[in-house]
Amino acid sequence: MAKSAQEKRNKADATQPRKGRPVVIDPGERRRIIFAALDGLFREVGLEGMTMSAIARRAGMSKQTLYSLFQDRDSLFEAFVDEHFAQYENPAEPLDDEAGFAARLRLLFRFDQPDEAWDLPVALVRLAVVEAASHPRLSRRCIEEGRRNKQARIRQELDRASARGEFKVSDPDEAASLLMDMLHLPILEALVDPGHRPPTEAWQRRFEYGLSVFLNGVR
Amino acid sequence: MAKSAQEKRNKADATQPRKGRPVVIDPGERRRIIFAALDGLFREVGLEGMTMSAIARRAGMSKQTLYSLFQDRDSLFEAFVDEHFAQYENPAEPLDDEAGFAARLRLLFRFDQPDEAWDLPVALVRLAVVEAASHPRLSRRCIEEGRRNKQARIRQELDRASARGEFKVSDPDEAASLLMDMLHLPILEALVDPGHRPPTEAWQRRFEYGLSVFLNGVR
DNA sequence: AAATTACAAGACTCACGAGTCTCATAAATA
DNA sequence: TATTTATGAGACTCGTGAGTCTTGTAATTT
Repeated sequence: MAKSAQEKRNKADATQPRKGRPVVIDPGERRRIIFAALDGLFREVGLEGMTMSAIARRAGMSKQTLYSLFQDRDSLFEAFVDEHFAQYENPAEPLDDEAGFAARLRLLFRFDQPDEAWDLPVALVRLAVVEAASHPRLSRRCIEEGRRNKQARIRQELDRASARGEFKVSDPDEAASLLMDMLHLPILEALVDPGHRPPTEAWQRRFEYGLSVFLNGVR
Repeated sequence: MAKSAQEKRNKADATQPRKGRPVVIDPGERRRIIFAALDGLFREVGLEGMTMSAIARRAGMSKQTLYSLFQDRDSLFEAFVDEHFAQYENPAEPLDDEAGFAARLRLLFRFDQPDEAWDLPVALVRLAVVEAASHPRLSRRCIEEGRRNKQARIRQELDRASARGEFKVSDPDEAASLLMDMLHLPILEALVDPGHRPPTEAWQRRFEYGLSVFLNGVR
């Protein structure tokens, strides 16, 4: 692999002024542009149409520039997935502090979010399944990270309910995991039907039913 | 597309003796051989290594012969999936008639089966997800058929439990669907990790926990 | 102006897999 | 035997997408 001028510069003292045309856009900004393009493509054309050419076009830059920021397709997707889950780390919306367990769980499962909010998570799970053989690391990260995050949030809520005296479960981790699956599974259908946005009426019914069975059964 | 001799013969009166080398193997038998090859490949090399050449080689025939039985790759997979679910239709093992609900459910979820029994179902779900965009019909069939079957079996058990006076649920269909997901979800992990066979200890623990929560909560 | 670097546009190479075609050969009939 | 059909082995075509390379041009420094 021949070193590009950009790569050479990265090794040299970057604070020094250099000859030649400067980098117009800040690399960080370009990363953001690329990720936005990925996001948009994920939603609109799905996994299949996401060629490197399409990504570059969508991001308004040439393939070469794209490849100057990411060594190859894998690095790009890996960085994107990292970015995605990093953003999940911070609690984001702090839920309604007055609400009871059930209400807070409804928020947690994003029934308040617009339908499009589901496109990316679903696409990432599809990515994970499709690339399972060729990129096992990335793949597992998509699944496990997503599940771990969700499960941790649910567990928080279980603990909080317990602290407030709403109810108490004996094994909060196992309970959180179970609850997650009870309420989450229709995702399998979304994986197979791109037009399908999870929070349908059927799913909401299921959510409420599952929640009540859980609350009755777990204490 | 030029018509092969075989195709011509199919149109002619098949009972008449014909000239030329006869078909050595019965077409039905060959189908079975091909499906067996598919099955084996699914387990051993996963979805990715399943090229038409590999399938033909594994089935011990030339590509041409393979293509004489199935118009193209899609037809082949479709036929295979049909075959698979057709075999599911008949109840197969009739479970222990004396056992209670929980015990019968354990059988239903195949805790008695050898680990390899999971390879094909998992592969089919992966197939469904991977081909979702290019073969929506096949894809949905894999998912929905599988779920419908399972759910129907669980519902049967719920009805039976109710008839025997074990317990009674108000909405057996919804309950069956919920139960299926509660006990089934670790499949997502199997989708992403080829070596992972679902009935691990963690899953068994989960199964028992979910079952008890359900039984407590649903009545 | 000359040299140097960043970039867009897109042609190009390369690998891979589906589907087709060729050729040699086996097994039947007339 | 001459003809016809089935089959295996594998070469071949063709499309697709990743990654590279070329060319032209803009933006900077010396």
